[in-house]
Amino acid sequence: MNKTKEEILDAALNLFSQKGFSTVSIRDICSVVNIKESTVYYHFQNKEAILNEILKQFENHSESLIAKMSSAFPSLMSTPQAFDNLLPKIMNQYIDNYLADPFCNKVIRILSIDHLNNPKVHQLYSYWLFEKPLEIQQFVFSVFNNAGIISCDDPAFAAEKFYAPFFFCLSRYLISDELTEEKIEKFKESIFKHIKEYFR
Amino acid sequence: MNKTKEEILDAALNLFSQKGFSTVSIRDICSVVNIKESTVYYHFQNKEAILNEILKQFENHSESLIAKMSSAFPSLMSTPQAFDNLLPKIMNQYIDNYLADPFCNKVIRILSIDHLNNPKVHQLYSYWLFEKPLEIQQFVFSVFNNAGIISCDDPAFAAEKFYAPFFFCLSRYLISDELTEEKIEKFKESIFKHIKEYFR
Amino acid sequence: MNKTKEEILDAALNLFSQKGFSTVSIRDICSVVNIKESTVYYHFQNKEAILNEILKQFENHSESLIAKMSSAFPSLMSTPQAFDNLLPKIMNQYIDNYLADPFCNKVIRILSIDHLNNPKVHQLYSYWLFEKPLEIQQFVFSVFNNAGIISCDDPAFAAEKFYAPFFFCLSRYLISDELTEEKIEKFKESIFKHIKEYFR
Amino acid sequence: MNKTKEEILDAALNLFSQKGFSTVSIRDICSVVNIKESTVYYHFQNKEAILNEILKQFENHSESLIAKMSSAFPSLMSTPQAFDNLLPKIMNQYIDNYLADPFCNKVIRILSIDHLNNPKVHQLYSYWLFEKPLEIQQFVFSVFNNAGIISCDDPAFAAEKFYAPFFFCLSRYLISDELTEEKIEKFKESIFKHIKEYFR
DNA sequence: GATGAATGAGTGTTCATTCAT
DNA sequence: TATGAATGAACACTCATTCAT
Repeated sequence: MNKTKEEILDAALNLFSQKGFSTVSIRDICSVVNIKESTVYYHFQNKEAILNEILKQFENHSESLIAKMSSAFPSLMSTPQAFDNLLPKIMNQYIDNYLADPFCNKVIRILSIDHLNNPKVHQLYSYWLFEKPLEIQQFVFSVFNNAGIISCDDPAFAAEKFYAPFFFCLSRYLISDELTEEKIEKFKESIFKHIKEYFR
Repeated sequence: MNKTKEEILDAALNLFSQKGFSTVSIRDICSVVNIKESTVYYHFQNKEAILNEILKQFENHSESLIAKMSSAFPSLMSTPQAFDNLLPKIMNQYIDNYLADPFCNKVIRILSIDHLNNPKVHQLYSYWLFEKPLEIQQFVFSVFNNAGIISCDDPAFAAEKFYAPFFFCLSRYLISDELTEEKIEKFKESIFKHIKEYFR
Repeated sequence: MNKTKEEILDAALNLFSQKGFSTVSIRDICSVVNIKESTVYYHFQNKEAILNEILKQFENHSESLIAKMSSAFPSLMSTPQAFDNLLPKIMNQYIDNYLADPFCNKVIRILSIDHLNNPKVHQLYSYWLFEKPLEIQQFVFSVFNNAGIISCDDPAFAAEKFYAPFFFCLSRYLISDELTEEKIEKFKESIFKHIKEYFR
Repeated sequence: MNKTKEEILDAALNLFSQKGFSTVSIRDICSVVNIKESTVYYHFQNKEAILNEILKQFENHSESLIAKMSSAFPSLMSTPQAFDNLLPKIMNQYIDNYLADPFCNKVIRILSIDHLNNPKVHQLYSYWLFEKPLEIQQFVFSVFNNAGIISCDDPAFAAEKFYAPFFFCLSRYLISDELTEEKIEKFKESIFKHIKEYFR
C-alpha cells in the first residue's frame, strides 16, 4: 500500500481511538501526517472510508488470529498435561496478539466509543466483543465436556462465566487509559488468577 | 427547578447517552425542547455546564442510593436465612435503581462513550464503574469473612470475581442497545445465575 | 437621579472609555453594577441612550466650565501682572476641571475612540476638541491684540499654535493610558514649558 | 501574494480604519470581497491574523520610509541653501508617503481607534505616533545644534515643539474624516506655516 | 500523487432587546 | 423598581468535501 495512505490510516487509528470517530477532524489527521486535507480525498473517498478500511483490517486480523488459534485446539485436548501447558500459551497469544496488540487494542477502543452512535461499529462491537468470543468458548467447553475433560452441563453459561472476567479486565486495564506494559502485566496477573480459580 | 431547564437537561441526557457529548449539538437539544438556542444560554453557561449538571445529579443519586443500601447491610448479616432472603432484594434494588434506572443507565452510557475523551468523565467512569463498586464489595466480603459467614482470604479478588459478571452483563444487556424491559429481564436472569453459582 | 441609574452611567462611562461604545456589552455593565440586564431597560431606552446621557452631562459640564472661565477673562486683561498671575491659574483650572478631570477625561477618551464610527460622537469630538477651543483662543488673542497686550496679526494661526501642544500632550499623556497623578504632572510640566516658550 | 488574500486585506484595512477592529465582522469583509466567510479562514488563521498582517505591512512600510528619508539627511546639512531647499521636499515626502499615504493613513486611523483596547495596537500607536517621530527629530535637532546650524539647548523640547503641530494637524485634517485631496492641501498649508514660523 | 482555493452547512456562543410579572 | 425568561440576529470559527491544476 502507498506510504501516505498508510500514514493516514495510522494517524486516524490513533486519533479515532483516543477521541472517537466524529470528534476527530480531517484536519487533525492531516496535521499529524503533514499533508493537506485535499490529499486525504485522493486516497479515500471520504472520512468514513478511512474508518471502514481500519475496521476491515481489524476483521482480517481477527479472523486470521482465530484461524491460527483454532489450529492449536486439537493438541490442547490430547492429554491433561498438554491442557495445563497449552492453556497459558493460548491465553498469552490471545492477549498479546489481540486484546493488548497495539492495533487491535486501538480498534477495540474505537468500537467501545462509537458503537452506540454508528450501526456498523455497533455490529462489530457486538460481534467481536460478545458474540464471537462467547461462541468460541461455548464450543470449546462443549467439546471438552463431550471429551470428558471437564463436566459442564451448560456450555453457554460456562462460556459467559469464563469470559466475563476477560471483558471486565479488558475494560479496566486495557482500554481505560493509555496502554502500557505495566497495564498489560496487571491485566495478565489478574486474568490468570481468574483462570486458575475457574479450573480449580 | 425551572421547567425549561429541566427539559433541556432531559433532552441533553437522552441525546448525550445516544451519541456522546461532542456529537450532540445545542441545536439538536433545542429542536427536541422546541426552544431557541439562545434560550439554552439563559439557563446554562455553556454546553459543558449541561453535562456537568447531569453528572452532578448522577453523583447525588448514586451517593444517596449507596447510603440507602448500606443501611440494609446489618440485617443482611444477622442470620443465614436473612442473607438468603435479603441478597436478591438488595441486588434488585441495585439493578432497578441504578444499572437499569432510566436516568442512571443513560448517564452510565455517557460515561462509557466519553470517558476516553473527557478527563472529568473518565474520573467518574473509573470511580463509579470500577473503584466504588469494587471497594464496597471488598468491604462486604471482608466483613462477611470476619463474621464467619463466608471464608474468603482475598476479599479484593473475591470482589472482582463477584463484580466481573455484573460489568459484563451491564455492557452486554443494559448499555449495548436501547434499554427495554426484555433486556432488563435477560440481565437479571443472567446475573442471578452468576450470583447463585458464586455462592454455590 | 436614581442610584441604580447613576451606577449604570458610572459603569458605562468607565467601560466605554476603556474599550469603546460598541465593544462594551450591556452584560459588561450589569456585571459591574450587579443588576440584571433587563433592569437597564427600565432606566434607559436602549444602549445608545446611556451614551447619550453621558454625552449630555459632558456638554453641560463643559459649557458651565466655559462660562466660569469666561468670567475670569476681564481681570486677565486689566494689567500685565494680572496676566502673568492669572494665566497659570486659568490653565490649571482648564486642566484640573476638564482635560484631567476624571469624568471629562473619560468622555474625551470615548470621543477619540468612537468619533470615526458614530456621527454624533464625531460632531462632539470636532466641536470640543477642535472648534470650540480654537474659537475661544482665537477670540482671546484678537481681543489681546486689540488691547495692545500682544501683537498678533493672525489670531487663528496664533490659536492653533497655542493649542497644538495642548492637543498633543493631551493625547500623549492624558488619554494614552490610565490617568494617574504622575501623568497629570508630566502633562502640566510639559504644557507650561510650551506656554512659557509661547509668550517668550 | 494571492489575489483573494490581498482583497481581504484591502477590504479589512478599509473597514477597520472606518469602524475599528472589533466592530467589523468577517461578514462585513466578505460582503465587500464577495467571498464566503469560510474562505477567509483559508487565507488567515483568524480575524486577528488579518489585523496583524496589516500592521506588519505598516511597520515594513514605515521602516523602509525612515531608511529612505535618513539617506537624505547628510545633504540637508551641507549648506544653508540646501537646508532651505531640501526641508520642504523631505516634509512633502513624509506627508505624501506616510501621513497622507492611503495605506498608512488608514493604519494610523486603526491605531488611533483601537489603541486603548488592544495592547499590540497600543504599542504601535505609542511607537509610531510619539516615540519614533520624537526620537528622530530630537536626533536631528541635536546634530544641527552640534553643527552650528541652529542653536538649541533642549533638543527633546525642540522636537516636541516641532512635532506637536504635526500631530495636531494630523488629527484635525487627516484622520478626522474621509481623506480628500482638499484635506491634504489644508494640512500642508497649515503645517508649512508652522514650520516657517518655527524656523523664523 | 498532491495541493491551492473555495464553499455550504453547521458549531458554540454573545448580543441588545422585549415583555409579563 | 427590578427581574426571570425568552428570542432573533449576529458572531467568529470549523467541518467535510470538491475541483481544477
